[in-house]
Amino acid sequence: MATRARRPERREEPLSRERIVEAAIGILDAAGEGGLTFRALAERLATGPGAIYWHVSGKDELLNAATGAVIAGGMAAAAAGATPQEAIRALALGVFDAIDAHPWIGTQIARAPARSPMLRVFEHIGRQVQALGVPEAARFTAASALLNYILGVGGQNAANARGARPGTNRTAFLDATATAWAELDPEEYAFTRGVAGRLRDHDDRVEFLAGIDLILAGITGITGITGSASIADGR
Amino acid sequence: MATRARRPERREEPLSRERIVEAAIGILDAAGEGGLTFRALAERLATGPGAIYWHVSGKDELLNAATGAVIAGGMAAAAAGATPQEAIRALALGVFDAIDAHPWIGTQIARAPARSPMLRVFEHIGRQVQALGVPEAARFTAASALLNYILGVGGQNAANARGARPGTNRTAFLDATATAWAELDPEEYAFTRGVAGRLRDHDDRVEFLAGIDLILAGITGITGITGSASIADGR
DNA sequence: AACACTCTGGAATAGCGTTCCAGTGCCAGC
DNA sequence: GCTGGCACTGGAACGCTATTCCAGAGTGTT
Repeated sequence: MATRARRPERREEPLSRERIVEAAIGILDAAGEGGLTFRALAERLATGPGAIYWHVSGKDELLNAATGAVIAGGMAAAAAGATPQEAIRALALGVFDAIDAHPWIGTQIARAPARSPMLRVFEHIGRQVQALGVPEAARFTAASALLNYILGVGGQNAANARGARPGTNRTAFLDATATAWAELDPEEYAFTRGVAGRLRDHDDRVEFLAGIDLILAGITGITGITGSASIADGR
Repeated sequence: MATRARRPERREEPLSRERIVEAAIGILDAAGEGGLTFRALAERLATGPGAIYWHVSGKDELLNAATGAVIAGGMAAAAAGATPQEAIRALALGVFDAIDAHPWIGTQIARAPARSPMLRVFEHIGRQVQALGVPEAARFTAASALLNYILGVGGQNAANARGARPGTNRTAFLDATATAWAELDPEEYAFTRGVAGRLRDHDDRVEFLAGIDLILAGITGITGITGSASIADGR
């Protein structure tokens, strides 16, 4: 029976980088960004801070690993669509939902070391942009625009989720902001006041997808199907 | 001479919320997010932490005020354009440049309390969207898409700026990432590798504007000029 | 002249990320 | 079967942080 499948285990489940990241995600989800301390983490894992540092170099790496794990999960959840447009929508929704379920990611994605997980998203978007028939010169711009929009929405959505009290649900929050917007200065915030009502029966995911469609329309309208590739020549 | 223009001043320049925020921005620009401590701030203002707390409720409010001041400055710098498209471009560039000049804003914009300065940006974008002739039902979506894209680019750009060492200039950084991308796994990162070369002669501002134009094309293409308002009826 | 009131800044507190290190238990070589 | 090495542990300690507290200085009003 060869090499007795390695079962030393001085404890039921030995400490490992994977287990630490998993516990960190759990704490982040439950207590938010500020709740993740090495002390809390040590307590949850029934160990001391020193043991954690043996597996993980520091808090930055930990946050980065947690972000990567969640984003990767969100992308995996998105099943590929039939058309490139549908594939992009599914991919975007996967990332959107992942950020929505773990709002602490919102601030992480604007951090330097967190950019490697984003590269995977960029790659997948880029392939679908290519499949869309976008000429080579415009592909980078198109994929970047989509990714940046997704990250922008994710960040803002996460800020909203963190801003609302843990108890209140989404419709109550939207109602509160709609009311707040409606009470803004009529001169200074004429437009915002005007669209405040639209906030009440507002579905974040639908709105998000509408934005994606807007960008997709811009991409195919300018570069694709019609054949006129005005964006391809500079600016 | 009426009410002797209020010159008590027990020190040359009395402490004030404005002066504190100004000093905070100075520290943030010089030393980054981590460099802003109440100790450093107190030293720069030649006072103690207690005095600062009398004018400002805490670090969160301080960061929020600093963000607001910078964003407001960026918007003011953007002169209005002749057409709505040009006005949107100018406004977007103003915000872009403000974030670019103060990279620490990148993480701030994804924070809950920092959303009030963004409301002003949203308002101005919305007005131009309206001027563009977008039907009412689609205005919210259009303005949101633009704002989210701007914030997404800002966040990612700031992450890049913070990631690069303070000394290195932009072209050196782009060169480094282009090389890194070109060395990625050919199977897994086929698209990213393909566009790596495009990174070398890449102007962030031009690229940013190209994305704005893409979204504008989507907005006017779907809702405006042609008259077909497919986006107006749901999804 | 004395009060009230705004404003100051040094000292103190609790909690953070991180480091240090004495120790634990397993495995390889003898 | 012993023993030395080594991966791994976790409690204690360090320097730093945001924040609070408070004794008091300076100024306008009475």
